[in-house]
Formats: sequence, C-alpha cells, structure tokens
Amino acid sequence: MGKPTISDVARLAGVSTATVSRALTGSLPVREHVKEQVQAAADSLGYAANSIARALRQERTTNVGMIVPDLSNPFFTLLVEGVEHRLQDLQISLLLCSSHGDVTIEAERLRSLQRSQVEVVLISPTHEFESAHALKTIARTVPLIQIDQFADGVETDWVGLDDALAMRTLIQHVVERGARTAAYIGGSATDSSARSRLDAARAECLRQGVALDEQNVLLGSVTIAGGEAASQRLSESGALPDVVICGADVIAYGVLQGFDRLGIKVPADVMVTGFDDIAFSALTRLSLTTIRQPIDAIAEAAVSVVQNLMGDAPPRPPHRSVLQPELIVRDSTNRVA
Amino acid sequence: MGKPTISDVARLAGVSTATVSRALTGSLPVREHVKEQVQAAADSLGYAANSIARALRQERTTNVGMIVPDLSNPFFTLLVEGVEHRLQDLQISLLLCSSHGDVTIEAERLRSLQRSQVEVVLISPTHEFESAHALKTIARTVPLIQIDQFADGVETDWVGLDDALAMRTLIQHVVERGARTAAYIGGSATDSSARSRLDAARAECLRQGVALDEQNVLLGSVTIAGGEAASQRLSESGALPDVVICGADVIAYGVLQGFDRLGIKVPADVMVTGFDDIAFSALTRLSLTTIRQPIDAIAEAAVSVVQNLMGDAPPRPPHRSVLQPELIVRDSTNRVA
DNA sequence: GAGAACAATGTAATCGATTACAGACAGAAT
DNA sequence: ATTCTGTCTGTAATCGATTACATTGTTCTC
Repeated sequence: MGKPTISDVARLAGVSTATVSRALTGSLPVREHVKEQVQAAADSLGYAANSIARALRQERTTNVGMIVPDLSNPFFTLLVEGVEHRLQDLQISLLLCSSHGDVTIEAERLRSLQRSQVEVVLISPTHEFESAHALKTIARTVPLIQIDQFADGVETDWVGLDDALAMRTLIQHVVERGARTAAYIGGSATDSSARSRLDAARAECLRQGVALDEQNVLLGSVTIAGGEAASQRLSESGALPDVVICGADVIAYGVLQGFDRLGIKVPADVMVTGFDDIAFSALTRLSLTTIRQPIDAIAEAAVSVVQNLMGDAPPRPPHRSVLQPELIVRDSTNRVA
Repeated sequence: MGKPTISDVARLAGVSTATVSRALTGSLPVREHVKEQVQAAADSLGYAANSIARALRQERTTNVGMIVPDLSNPFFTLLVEGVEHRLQDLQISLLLCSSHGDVTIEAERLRSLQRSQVEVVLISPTHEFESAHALKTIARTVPLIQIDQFADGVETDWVGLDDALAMRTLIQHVVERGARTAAYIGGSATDSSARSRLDAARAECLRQGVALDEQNVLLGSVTIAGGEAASQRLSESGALPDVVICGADVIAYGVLQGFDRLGIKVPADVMVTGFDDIAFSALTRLSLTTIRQPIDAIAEAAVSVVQNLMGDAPPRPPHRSVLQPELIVRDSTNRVA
C-alpha cells in the first residue's frame, strides 16, 4: 500500500478530487462543512500532496538550485546558510551542489538542475573562462544568478563585493603600517574573484607605491594547505616582503601556520592579511586583519533576485549588486610604521 | 516557447516518443541509426528530459533530503560536503535544509521533504525528545537515517560516534595530565549527542576519580559565543577546575577566547578540550586538544545506507553504525602532571 | 515455404495533481 | 414565474515522461 493520493481523500470525504484540491489549497472557495470534511479525511489518511504531480501540472516547481565550488570554505557555507534560511521563509527548497572546483562536475550539476526544473540557479562559477560555455547554455532555459564570482561574458544577475575598493582600503592600511613591498597569495587566477582581487591588488600596489614583484605572486588552491605551501615557497625565495596579502582567509590561516612553523614572526617580521572575515579569523594564533564580506547581505540580495525572478514581475535586464567591503584590523598587521 | 519536450524530439527525428525514450535512456534496444537520429534531434533542440514527469511516472525520484541543525558549525557542513560528494557519484541530488535548532522548523522541513517525494531523509535531529513525534510520523512513509544525534524512541538507521569511548579516552588523557576536578560546557542537554556526551563525561569522571561538580556543568548554545559566555560564568563562580571539557570544538573556541580576555592562562591555569576536530582547531591561539570525529567515514556510512535503501535489496531492520573516535592531543592540555 | 522466435517500433494507458469547462442550485431582480 | 447572477461542485483534459501491450518485420528452423 503506497502513500494516500488525492483520490483516496476524495473517496473518503465523498467529494470529487477537484473539490479536495480546492479545499486544501484554497484556490477556489469551498463550503465550510465540506472543507472540514476534506481536511478531516486528509488528516486521518496522513495525506500529503505530491509536489511532483503538482509541479508537472503547474509547470513550475518551488525549487532553486545552488552550486558552490567548495563546501569546506566557511565563506561558501555561510552563504549557503544565509540563502537557505531566506528561501525557507518563501517556502522554496534548495538543491545544493558542490562543483569541487571542477568545471566538468559543474557542467554536469547544471544539467541535473536543469532537468529538475529548478526555477532559478544560484552559482559561484568555479572558472572564469571554462565555466562560461556551460553557463551560457543553461542560461537560455533557466534564470541564473552569479554570486561572488562570475564567468566571462555570461550576462546574468550578479551579487558580490567591490573587490577594487576592498583592496584599496586594505593596501592603504598596510601602507600606513609601513609596508613598501608585498607578496600576494591567492587562488589560481582562473576563478574570477581570485583574478579580480589580484588585479585590484596589483593596481593598488602600483598606485600606492608598494612593490609587488611578479615572483612574489603565488597562486594555488584556496585552502589552509594551499596557504601553508605558498608560505613555504615564499620563505625559500629570499627576502620576505613587508606584507603578505592573501586572497581568502583560509589561505591566510595556512600562511600564519606556515610562518609559525618556520619561526617567522607575524607581524614583526612580516604582516599578513586575509579576505572574507569568517568567524575563526578572530581566533587564530595571531588574529587576522582582513576584509569583511557582508555575507548575509549577499545572501539577502541574491534571494531578493530569486524572488523577483520567480514572481510574475516583467523580465528586466541583468543587474549587478555591488556590496561594500569593510576593513577589520587585527593583530596580523599590528605594527607601528 | 517553452522548453522542448520528448514529443518535439520525436517529431524532429520522425519516430514515436516511446522510441525517443528508449533511445535516450537505453531502457530497451533501438537500432543504431535511429538512436543516432534521435540523439542528433535531441542535441539540436537542446532537449533535457523533464525529471518531474519521469519521477511521476516511475513513482520514484533521485532526490534525498538532509536536515541539519546548524550550517555555521563546520562539523555539519563537512558532513554535508561528504554526503553531497558521494551522492553525486550515485547521480542523486541533495535537498538541503537547516532546522536552525528549532523543532517547529524541523517538522515543517520534514513535511516539505515528504511532499517532494525524496527517497530517503538524512537527519541530525535537533531535540532528543521534541523531535521524536515528527520523526516518527514521517518515518512511516519515508526511510530515515539519523546521523550523529538521534531522537528518543525513533527506530531508524543511525550513524555516529561512540561517545562513551571518546569521553573515556579524553578523560584518561587529562587525568594523566594531572586533572582532579573538571567542568563541562556543552549544548543544552536536549539534543541527544549533547546529552550522551555529558552522560559519558559524568560516568567517566566518576569512574576515574575526577570531581565534576554539578554547578560546573554549563549548558548553552553550540556556538563560539555560547562557549565564551560559559567561560565567563565559570570564572565568576570561584575556583577554576583543572580542566574544562567542551562538548564541541566551536564551544571550546569561545572558551579559549573568553579565558584569553580574562587573562586566564591555558593550559597553565586550566586545561581545555574540544570535541569534533574541525580544521581550525589546529590554528587557534592555543591549539586545541580534541576528539576527532571521522566525519568522512560518517558520511560514507550514511550514504552506503542510502544506497541500500534505494536499491531493491530486501528491507532489513534498522542498523546502528558506531564509529571510533580518535584523541588528538595539542597545546590546550599540554601540561606536565 | 510455413511457422516460431525474436527484435524493433508504435499506440495508448498511466503516474497524481490542477484547472478549463460545464452543470446544478440558490437567491435576487424583473 | 422567469431570467439572471453568483457560488459551489463535478467531469474530464492536461502536464511530459515511461511502459504495458499490440504490431510489424526479420531471421531461423525444419
């Protein structure tokens, strides 16, 4: 015996399935006592409407998909949490996927979400260029919202941070603390936010007179291990710069740990900065100066676009929501100029 | 013009919808040149099968649901990541929900997953007793797997840690380091793993001769802030114990931070231990002695149960997979006895 | 060359809801 | 009394796939 269907309820309540549907969803008025009878029948059978059947008929679901590159990075999980929380209020379910930084998996997950008839896809594309093709293809049938990162030439809504302003603020801060030379450790420059932060760092260093030697630009994976490896390479390559600018907090954690192992003192020997301000950055052995991303505001902006796209508002051109960064000064740059 | 359907493909390829279905899914043989024609037609239209329609007809989906209490705790996000990764390999999609520690939301999400016709629900129930009713109700129609925590009297599969063994190992360690008195800071004892760890801690303290005064048992929220608040209360209540045992790493982070602010030295004045071993525990101001949860093994065990439930294996009685803890000794208990 | 066995394909029923359309009934207006 | 209006309810079509069953054509056997 499978799950009860609307016909079972209809039979028990002695009405037609149409009436049951109307009574339970309230789509059309039903006489009070009939409604009660239907409700009672539904309750006694433990009936729960089959959303699959409903979705097929209505040609719409209440699902949205989300694809992030990495769930071990708290930045993305906080983003997921913020989005999920707000979607709940809108009675929307979240199909969550991780691309594990792999464009093939990413493309595969996009197809899967497309088949699932999600109403919107929220995505932080893993590769600025290689992600573009799959994104463009999907964007023809499903509205896309890009978050934080974006893929080259894919014209969709976007929500993210003003990286240029963030880097300007950050570099100004370390210049005030006496930095004249810098190194940059970031994600491989194939993801758009890694590249955009690196570009911004380069530009600002140039403008503010900080030497950022190309051989001190180290790109790798956005993980603690990636940061630690980079700090190692940096220390082997000769004189340390005044400051190591990291493209993400998790990278900076690895750098702090690496320097600690090597006996290099932060901030005395070298300053270190992060980017994201995830919760643990205040707790590290040496607390981290970083750029705070307004993750909750990002989630809120993204969901408000979702709402827009799922409502029956007229289509509108893609919109970029650029949010403001905030500099958080802590011990890792605590040095007098 | 909506998305192309199987009829569009059939018309273009000059065959029936049945043949298209068989050609694309491979459910029955189709002549080679016909198959190619169908494939070509599908490609040229950008056809992607509607999983909603398929699910309705087959009376099964390829979705599983997962409900965790808190996505800001890395323990749960790592669990989600491990599960998601493995489900991908099985071509299964994940509907992720957070209950935000609220049994009402939890019950609501369970209903929603039930309506979505998920094949299995993975859940870490938020409340040992109050979650039970909703869980029991849902369990009648959808197979449930409980992870880490469990709800009272709900007989389903379960995957989690041997808390008793973990506490025994941990307390033995701190006894060796000279602990004679202890405090316990954990989640409010309404979630089963909080209670089971507390019970285990009480029992082991008793057995190993460590005084765990009831007024030194502080229960609150499993967050950094919760830990910090508890450390405050503890320091105000008089003499510090030899060791503060925390029910989760994030709590311990807050405790470390709280003691740091109060000028209390760890491990000299008091030792601190965590539970989970999330990645940041090696990086905190003072690295944390903790119990490592084999998160990946937990995810693997859970997904293997999923596979079991979704395959056509005969039903079998609920099974409890109890995994082994590992003690990780770091600086927060680094003291000679 | 008749009949059996099999492979490939088509026709139409099916999954469980929603909803267009039609009908029944009550009360109001003329 | 008749028509009209509005409210409720029922019948059956519908969404897009899969699949039971029927049909066609082919190959094989004797």
